[in-house]
Amino acid sequence: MQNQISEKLKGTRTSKNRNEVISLLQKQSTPIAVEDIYQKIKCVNNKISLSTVYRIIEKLAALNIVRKAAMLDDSKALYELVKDEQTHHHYMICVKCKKVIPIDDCPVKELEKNIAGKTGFLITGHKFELYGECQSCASKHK
Amino acid sequence: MQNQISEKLKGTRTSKNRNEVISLLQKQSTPIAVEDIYQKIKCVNNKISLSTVYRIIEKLAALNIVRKAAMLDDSKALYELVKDEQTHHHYMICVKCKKVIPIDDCPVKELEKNIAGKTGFLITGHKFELYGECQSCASKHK
DNA sequence: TTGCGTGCAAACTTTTTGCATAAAG
DNA sequence: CTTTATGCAAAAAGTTTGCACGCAA
Repeated sequence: MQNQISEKLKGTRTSKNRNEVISLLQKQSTPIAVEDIYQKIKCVNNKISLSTVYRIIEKLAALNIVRKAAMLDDSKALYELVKDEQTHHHYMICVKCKKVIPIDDCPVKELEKNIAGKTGFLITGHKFELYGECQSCASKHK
Repeated sequence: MQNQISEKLKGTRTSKNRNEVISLLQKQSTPIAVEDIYQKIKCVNNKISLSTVYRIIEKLAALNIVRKAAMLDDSKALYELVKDEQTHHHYMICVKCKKVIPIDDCPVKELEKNIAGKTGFLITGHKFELYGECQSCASKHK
């Protein structure tokens, strides 16, 4: 487990289920739904329950270890690990094939500074997502 | 009703309920939940039903007249009118008082061009939201 | 031993659907 | 007249909660 996470978990009680949730999240490259976390862990440990996963996620969110990631299909909440500023992610979401493509670096920082200066808002986070068609979907109707 | 909207509605069947939903949306400066649309229209027309509002919103979304706006509290979906590129809005959301503050202009366009060039993604839309503390909340703990 | 974590089932909230009727074109 | 929109109630989908028991510290 990453140092950063262990640090945030200091003083909390460990559990097998929680460790499984965290290590699963660390393997994800894009946000994942609670139900999907549940299903994947169930393959290995088939007595875990969905509500337990919800409760674990709720606590990890309170500890700022995971966060909700708002995505195109908002029917289920999607979660991702909170990464440090150098590695946090934004996504391009293809409206045709629903592919989610990470954007390598965060292009928002300068904008933030700019806007913070103008407005006096103390900015602590942001959401930035692009929608459109990925290269392969776009090429199909040319 | 705006020209732009009438244009998109061309060829569809009108209804009192739909008109009420659209004109209510036009009065909103920030995204609104389906339930809230329902409640407000019910004051004027108390036999409208919630499922009707859901169905109207669903159709307006398919016509690209409204869109889901992802916000801080994702338990209910929030909707807003699709504005043309010159007037679409982004928001700063205060995590303390939940105030939603529109950002005057869209600072994302240059970023988009940049990223589209690098990746071949055909960008058709974006979501950009800032979180933090508004001036008055920030000043309280100084 | 004490209190937090867990599984299960039931409750709750938000959204969708089926069906009979009403209204629009 | 034909098709789409509507109201109501019921179902679905996602999430939260109550309770009794188990496990970490």
